[in-house]
Amino acid sequence: MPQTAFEIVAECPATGARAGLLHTPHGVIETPVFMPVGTQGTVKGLTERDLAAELDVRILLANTYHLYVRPGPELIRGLGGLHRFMSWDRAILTDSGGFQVFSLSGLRRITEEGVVFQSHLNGDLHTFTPESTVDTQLALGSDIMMVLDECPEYPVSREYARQAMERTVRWAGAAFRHYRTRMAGMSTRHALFPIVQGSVYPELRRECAGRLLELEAEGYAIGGLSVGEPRAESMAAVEAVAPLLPRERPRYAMGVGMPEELAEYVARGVDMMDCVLPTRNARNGCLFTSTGRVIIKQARYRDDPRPLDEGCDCYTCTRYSRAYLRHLFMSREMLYSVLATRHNVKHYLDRMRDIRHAIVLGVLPEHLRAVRSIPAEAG
RNA sequence: GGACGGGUGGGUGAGUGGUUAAAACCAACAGACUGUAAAUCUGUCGCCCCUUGCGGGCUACGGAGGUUCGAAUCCUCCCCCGUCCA
Repeated sequence: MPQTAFEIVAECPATGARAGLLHTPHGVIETPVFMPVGTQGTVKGLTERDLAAELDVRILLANTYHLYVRPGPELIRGLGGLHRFMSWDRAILTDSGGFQVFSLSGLRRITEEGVVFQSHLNGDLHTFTPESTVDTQLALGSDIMMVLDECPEYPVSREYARQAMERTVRWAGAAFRHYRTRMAGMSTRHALFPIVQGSVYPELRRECAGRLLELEAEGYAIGGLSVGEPRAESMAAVEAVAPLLPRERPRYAMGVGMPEELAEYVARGVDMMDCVLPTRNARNGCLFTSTGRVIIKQARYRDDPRPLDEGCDCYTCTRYSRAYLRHLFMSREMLYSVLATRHNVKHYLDRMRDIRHAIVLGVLPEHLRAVRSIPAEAG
C-alpha cells in the first residue's frame, strides 16, 4: 500500500457519500475532513497545541506561493522542512499557488510555461512552472502537493474557461512527469493531486476530469469554486465531476464552503475541503454556531451572559460569555481572535465529525435534512 | 483689573460670506468575507417626510441682537474656557 492511500470505511447508499481513512506519511486522517488553512505556515491565532492536542486537527493547509516569497523554500528546507519549521508533525497539504492566479490577478502574467508573479511584498518577479511548483512543495516536505493550475475568475466566457482548463490539463501532465522523475529518487512519499477546472460549464468540467484520470493520481481536486459564482453553480460543478472521479481515490473540493454547505458537498461525493471562512470570519467577528451565525459586534450581545454556542464544548464556549467576546472584539484585543478562531475551527471540525458519523451509521439523508433546517442567524 | 487666544454635530478637530447638514479621524450602529495581499473592507451616522432620484421640510456651529439677497464664517453686547501681565 502506498503511503498516501485512501480506504473507504462506509458509503451512503442514497447519496454516494463516503466515510474513509486517508493514510499519509504524517498520520491517518478520517474523511470527510475539513482542513484548516495555514497559508503562511500558521493557522492564524492557533498554536500547534491548540490544533493538535485540543482540536485534534489531522491535516492542515499551507501555501506554496506565500511560503515561496517569504521566507523561501530553501530556508525552510534548511531548517528541516515545513513540518519541523512550524512544529507540526501531522499532515500538511500545500496549495500550489494556483489560487493566487485568481486572488493576485493584478500581479501576475500567465504564459504557456507557467505564471510570472510580481511579489505582493516587494515587487520582485517570480516564475512558477508546473515543475518548479512541485520542487518547491518537495522542499517544503508537503504530504499532499497540488499541481499548478489556473483558477479563472467568475464570470468567465466559455472560450476562456476552455483555454484555462486545457492549460491546467497540460500543466498537470508536465507536473506529473516531473513528479514521477523526482519520486523515483526519493524514499519519502509525497502525493500530488491534479485539479479539475472548467468554471461553471459542466461539459468542460467533465472533459477536464476525464483527461486528468489518465494521470492515475492518488487523489483529485475540484478547483475554481467559490470565486463569486452562485452556490447552485458550485454544487452543479461538483455534481458534474465527482461521479467521474475514481471511487477509490479521495476527492478534494478546494476552498469551500459555508458551514451548512459542508454536508452538501459530502453528499455529492467530496472527501476533503478547506476554507478560510472559519478563521478569517472569526477574526472579523462572524462566529458560526450550532444555531446559526453570531455577529459578535452586534449591540444585542453587549450584556449577553450566555456562551457563544450552548452546544459547543470548545475552550472558548466553556469559559467565556458572548458579552466578554464582544468586549474583546470591540477593544481589538488579540485574545479575541484566538478565542474566536478556536471556536470556529472547532465548529467546522464538529460538523464534519457529525457528517462522518451519520455516514457510518447510515443516516446521512436524515442528517442532511437536520442541517438544512438550521437558521442562518442565531437567536 | 489688563493683554492675547479660543468656544463647531457623541468625542478630537477642519472650515473664516454662498456648491456646508458642515472635511478628516474616532466612537456608535449595520453589512461583507469561501484553495488568506484580510486583527481586513464597505455602508449609515441632526430630526421628520412619498423607502420614489444628486428629492422636500425643519433644526444646527456658546447666547442675544445686527450687517447682508445670503452668516459657522463680518459687527455689537453678554456668558464661558485657556495662557500671560498686574
